[in-house]
Amino acid sequence: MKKSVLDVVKLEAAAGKLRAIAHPMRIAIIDMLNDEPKMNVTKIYTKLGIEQASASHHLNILKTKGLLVSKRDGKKILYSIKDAALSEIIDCINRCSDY
Amino acid sequence: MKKSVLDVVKLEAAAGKLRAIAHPMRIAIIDMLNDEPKMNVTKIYTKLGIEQASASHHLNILKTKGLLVSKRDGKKILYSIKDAALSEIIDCINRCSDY
DNA sequence: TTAGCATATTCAAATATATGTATGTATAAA
DNA sequence: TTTATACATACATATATTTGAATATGCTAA
Repeated sequence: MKKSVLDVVKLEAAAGKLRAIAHPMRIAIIDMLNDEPKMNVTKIYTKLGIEQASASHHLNILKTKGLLVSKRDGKKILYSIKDAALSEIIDCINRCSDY
Repeated sequence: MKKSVLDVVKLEAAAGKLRAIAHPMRIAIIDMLNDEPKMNVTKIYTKLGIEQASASHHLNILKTKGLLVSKRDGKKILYSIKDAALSEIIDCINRCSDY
């Protein structure tokens, strides 16, 4: 059974995830959540120095693509990384730049 | 020496690379080059069923971001993956989707 | 209830990216 | 040289993404 060169569905899925990560602010968010596993929106946009709406938007993208999860805690919403491997991907990319 | 949360230069570099990969056609190109390490432009755009100019554009993006290298061979230009780890990133992303 | 905080959503403008057509450039062969 | 082939580049258009401002929603406490 020959493996097709082009599996469009998988390609789209992979591209979608990569595109979700491929933004300085979103990498920064992942980076921060890697250091501090649970953060609310206010803390995130404050630390990054961006608008609340902008942070919310980026968080939504990351969540929609399955890279983050959120959980309400009273008035706040805590975001965290869904899969630890994600930060490894960032590391991996960075390591690749050393070649 | 406290490690800063935000290293803008590194973030941009990482995002740039991810963005370069984050496109179905470019993932397809990497995928193909993973199977067949040296391919010329004609072979690539023919297999993908896209315009020559479009392929050239995507190849240039991948090359500019340091993900591919090219080498002239007579009239043809052979492209290949610069760093084998790249295909691992794709695999990694795909594996993450299983969670 | 109402007030106020935390977050999400909507919208419009700015910016970036993708695609096709046309054209330019390099190489090889005749 | 010319001619054909292989690839790159320029440009215009279409499409997608990002951003901030304004507004809406959900929650808690009083």
